[in-house]
Amino acid sequence: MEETKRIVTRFAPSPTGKAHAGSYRTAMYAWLFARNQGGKFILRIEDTDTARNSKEAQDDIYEALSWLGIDNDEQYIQSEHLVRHQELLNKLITEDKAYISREEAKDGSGVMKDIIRFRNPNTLVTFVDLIRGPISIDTTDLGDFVIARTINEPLYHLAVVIDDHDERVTHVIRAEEHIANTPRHILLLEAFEWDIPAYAHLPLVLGQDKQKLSKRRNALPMTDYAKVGYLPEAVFNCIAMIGWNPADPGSDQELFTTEELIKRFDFARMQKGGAVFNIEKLNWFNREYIKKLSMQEFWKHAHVWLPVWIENIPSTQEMLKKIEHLFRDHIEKFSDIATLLSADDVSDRGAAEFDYFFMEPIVDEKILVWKTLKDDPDGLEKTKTYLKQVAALLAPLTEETWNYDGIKNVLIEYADQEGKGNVLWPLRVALSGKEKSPDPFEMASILGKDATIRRVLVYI
RNA sequence: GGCCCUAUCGUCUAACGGUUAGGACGCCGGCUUUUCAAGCCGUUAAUCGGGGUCCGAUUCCCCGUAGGGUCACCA
Repeated sequence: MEETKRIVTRFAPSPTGKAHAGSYRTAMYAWLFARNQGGKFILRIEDTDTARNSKEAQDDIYEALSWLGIDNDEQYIQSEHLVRHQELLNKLITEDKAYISREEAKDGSGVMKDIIRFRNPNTLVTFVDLIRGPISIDTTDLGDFVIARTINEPLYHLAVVIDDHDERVTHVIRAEEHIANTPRHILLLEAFEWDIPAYAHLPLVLGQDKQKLSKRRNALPMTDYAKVGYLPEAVFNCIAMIGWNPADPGSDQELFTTEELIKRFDFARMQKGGAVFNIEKLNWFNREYIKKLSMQEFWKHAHVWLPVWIENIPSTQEMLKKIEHLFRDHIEKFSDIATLLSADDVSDRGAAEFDYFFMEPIVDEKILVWKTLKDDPDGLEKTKTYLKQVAALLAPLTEETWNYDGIKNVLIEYADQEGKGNVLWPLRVALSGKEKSPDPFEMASILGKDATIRRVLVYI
């Protein structure tokens, strides 16, 4: 009976620093492929480098994966397999496929120690990459490469091969930088007489500098995107499409749910060359996803970013609801809300764009006059006359008619008559205290009749 | 430098060997508008070079060139 082999993929990060978008795209593809195939996805923390591991980095990996919605079926910590690694290391030595070599330590201490080298058969290794096709590499250049620092300290090349085998990994999906390592792994696999898995080497995710994404040079940790209020669905969608196009041939679709990405996952439509990660595109994706959010979902994300002082202002919640659409228009990530409303420090109030919805604006006659009246010696007086008339026109409006269209209806004729800028600009400035703000009808309808008229009359 | 991989607008990409080489982001411009955004519309912009194969190459092959990756007792 032919048993159908269940697909098994894995993501095997080393916890030596907070991982970036490039690492997580690898995780996405391995996960997407496993889910697409009804297979298994394994998370394995590769912590053989005890000197560089950190608990913080490991937690960061769990956090990012969970945020992105990448769940796993099995989880391993590589260092817990040490006994198994030692056992197989000894087997290789016993079979003379590896040997102990007494050499001076590379750390500069001058100490002599026993390291384990693999007896390289110096063959030409060929494997078929799922993305690139056949790749052949002469392993002679590799020499007798080191597979363990000491008998008790196996190195990556040994550990990864053993763990992948023991965990029944069928598809090794990793970044292009590992192409050069694959011959070593295949040599080891052959020494153990184990099956060779399928390999897919992903094109690199590049920084603006066209170099491989690097945590210390050109990339942010993935968890930073979570921290500043990007939506995980947007990030997933965006990152997954760096180097892969899930759209139907001829289709221009760019927005895909994770379920769609699973359904469409295919190595055949993967790019071979590296691709630059573009934050502008991510921002666009995020805005698109913000647009789709329900009111409840929007505020669930947004409320985290509301400054402390805002809680103390009466009817704040009501006002926030009223200007929700303005937030949606102005932000590309949720932390931008904090900027729009100014920082936590009360002394910053007035500096931020949306402050005028929550406090009286700064009165400033210098910016009150529209540009065409700037040179008119009577410009300010005329402007005040317009404002007085605006207040008079608004006075009769009732609670029912105090809305965008109602306000516009009573003012627009007058504004047209006197010059739109002459009338509408000072009204908007009176309401906002700023040179930039939403339009005057919008402002007035949000602020309400009392506040609107009060703010206008301040100037008269 | 050796080995390996790759090559379409600035960026991400589309185009069973036959298209005016398409879309998105960004940029720029216009509309709208009192302003700034948003929105709508539009413009600019690419097949690295040279040889083949073919009636016909972005597409297949070769050679250059360029870029990237890797050459650890890291992963």
